[in-house]
Amino acid sequence: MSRKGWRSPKEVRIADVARIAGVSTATVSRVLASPDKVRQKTRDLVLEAVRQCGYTPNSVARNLRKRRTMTALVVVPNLANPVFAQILRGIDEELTQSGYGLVIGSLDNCEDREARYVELALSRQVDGVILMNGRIPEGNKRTMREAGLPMVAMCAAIDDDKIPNVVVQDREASRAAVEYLVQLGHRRLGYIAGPPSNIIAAERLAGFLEGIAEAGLSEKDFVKWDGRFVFSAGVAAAEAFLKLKDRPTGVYATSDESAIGFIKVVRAAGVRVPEDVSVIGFDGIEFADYVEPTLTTFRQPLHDLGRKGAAVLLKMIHKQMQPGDWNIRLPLELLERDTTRAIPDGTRKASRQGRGKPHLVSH
Amino acid sequence: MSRKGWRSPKEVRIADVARIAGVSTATVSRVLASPDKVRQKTRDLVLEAVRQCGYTPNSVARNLRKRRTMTALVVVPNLANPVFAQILRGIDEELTQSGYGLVIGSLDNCEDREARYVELALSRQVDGVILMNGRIPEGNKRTMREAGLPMVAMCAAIDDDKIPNVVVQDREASRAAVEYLVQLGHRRLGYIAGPPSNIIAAERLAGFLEGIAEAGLSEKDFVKWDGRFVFSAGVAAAEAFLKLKDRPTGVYATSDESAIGFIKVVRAAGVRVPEDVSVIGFDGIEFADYVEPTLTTFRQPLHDLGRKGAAVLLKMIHKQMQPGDWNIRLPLELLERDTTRAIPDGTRKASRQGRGKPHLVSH
DNA sequence: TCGATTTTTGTAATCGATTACATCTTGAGA
DNA sequence: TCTCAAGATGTAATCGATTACAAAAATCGA
Repeated sequence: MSRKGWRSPKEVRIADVARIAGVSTATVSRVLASPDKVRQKTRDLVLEAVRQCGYTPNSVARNLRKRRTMTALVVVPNLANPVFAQILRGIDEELTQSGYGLVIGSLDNCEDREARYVELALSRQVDGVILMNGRIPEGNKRTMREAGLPMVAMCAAIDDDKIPNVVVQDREASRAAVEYLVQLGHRRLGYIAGPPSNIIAAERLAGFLEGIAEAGLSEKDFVKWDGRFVFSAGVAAAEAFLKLKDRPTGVYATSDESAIGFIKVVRAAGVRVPEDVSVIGFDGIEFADYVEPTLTTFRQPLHDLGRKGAAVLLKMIHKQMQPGDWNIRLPLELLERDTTRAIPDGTRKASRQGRGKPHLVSH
Repeated sequence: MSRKGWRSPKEVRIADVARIAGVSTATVSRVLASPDKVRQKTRDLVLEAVRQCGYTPNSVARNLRKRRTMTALVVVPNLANPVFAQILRGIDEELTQSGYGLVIGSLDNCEDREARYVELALSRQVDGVILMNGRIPEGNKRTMREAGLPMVAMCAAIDDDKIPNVVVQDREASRAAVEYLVQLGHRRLGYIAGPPSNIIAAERLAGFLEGIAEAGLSEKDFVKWDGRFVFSAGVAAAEAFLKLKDRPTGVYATSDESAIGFIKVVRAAGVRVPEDVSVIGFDGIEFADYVEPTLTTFRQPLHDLGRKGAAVLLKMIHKQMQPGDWNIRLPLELLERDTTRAIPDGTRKASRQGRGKPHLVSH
């Protein structure tokens, strides 16, 4: 019961256990790491000693010796964004399953905080890094790569064949969003963009423009509003929308949040959704199903994305990369809900009416 | 340019730098840690060598030697919950400012994952722990406390005077919520509870019951629905609500998510909010302001809560705790928005009408 | 019972930094 | 120029585990 004469419990070392059990530190270490290499009797002796003084190995020392930390760093732009939160859950799950830990580095939209995380990685505190922010300065990226640090990019296709990519098919889904609206009979579209500097936003814009071209539409047939993937961007877009005389009948918002902001404001101004304007979002966050009317959107396979990303990182760490691992692009799923509908007298090509089964976007 | 003959860049050690600069490792270490103790000329020599071979100190080794990691662990029940996301931002900010890092341990609602995080802490990989989950098994808590690990509880008042508490005034705000509804003339109330096993939920329930008693109401005057702080709990409550013949006119949901779920379902059934039923939430998440109608709620000072919690942990780590630090309870702010209103012919005590200025709940 | 083999255990080097202490320089003042 | 304090640098111990290798003990067959 009493522990007099001992170090404070927080400072029990392997040597203390060894002394109590009457064996060497090597044996204690073995009991804990590979019990089958130690005779039963000795093992029991050691385990009893461990129990008695409440020993937990110091993993800082272990990490130093083993030259690895069993931990990965994930750099995200923003913790408050539910999209990242979901991806993180997937990552966490995959890593945990393999005995790895996770350090989350949130930039909180301050790009300069990145330096700290780069240092964390470079100083060997983690075994690998997953990048989810669109804009890692080239310098940092190169430094880390040269340091031989396993890395995975989950922001957007990075044109660097040393860094594997795990992303969703932003471009394809964007194109499909246009196609979907056009099929419903919409000929005049609105586009709520992401931040111009963001790689993902650029991908989605490219897809949108491809869709426009494929539908035989031109620049005159759509309005584009800049945004930042957030609620307020949708609000701003809606305000611009309301001022137009020739309003779009179909709006594609590149994030659910901005779609929700848009809908809220136009409805407050008496514009009905979907009767007067159809809106389709992007992300598939939970709240998209909570709002009224429920939001039609492309669902990102966030959880899966996270798991795949982490899986690739682990392969990278264990040097088991295979050809197919370098460029993974997951499909999105169209969730047809209540903010979109066909123009009654429109000249629709397809006859998909009302609620259909969600369909998968293929490459 | 060429690096032949060197270790791979990832393995540059302080000894390499020392050799190149022609000094001892001690000097290199000093240049990096306390430059003013080294002569200018030597310093330049060393810095040049550092630059030349791209040296970054191995912080695992440093942590071992210094017996501290400059990192704190935060255990949260769930990353996807925006409430925790906001608190985490506050924590992160405060820690970063003091040069500390942050490891987030998400339980993802699996309590058994906790063991892993306890081990992380016990194995000296972090200097302190912030607990945000309501149900840390006693055993684990005691183990960590006995290990002398600095800890802060941010879930609810833990009746352990060795662990400081940083929480919001759940009970008081709950009481105030009842008071508010009663003042608006509501005499028949609904209560959407949190999970019975959760400490915070228990606090809120206690506050609610206090409020009921203070208003001179009794058990017959309210209906209580169990929930889990989530959207679906609100949905379930609404379904129960709709079946009642004598429906409450004022509903207090102990989380915004459940309030939103409730509103969505009752409106779909033709019940108007706030005309037929007033709803007040709890949390003050962003989405509460995005839904239609905007949700009246008690806003938790999440960011501040996080900062304060981290600040207390840092004091604990640095052994600078002061009497007032052991029990911090932050007030909430009532955000009067569009889901609540006075019963027109009700017998209200106060005459607060429509939108007032948000008012602070004091102890 | 003896030696060979296998199994178990111990010794000591190692991971890569920091830092107390010792030693060597430098420069000011006599 | 010499002395001595202050300043700069080096030496080596240290943090706490793991593990290669050596040594000891157990096991087995003859």
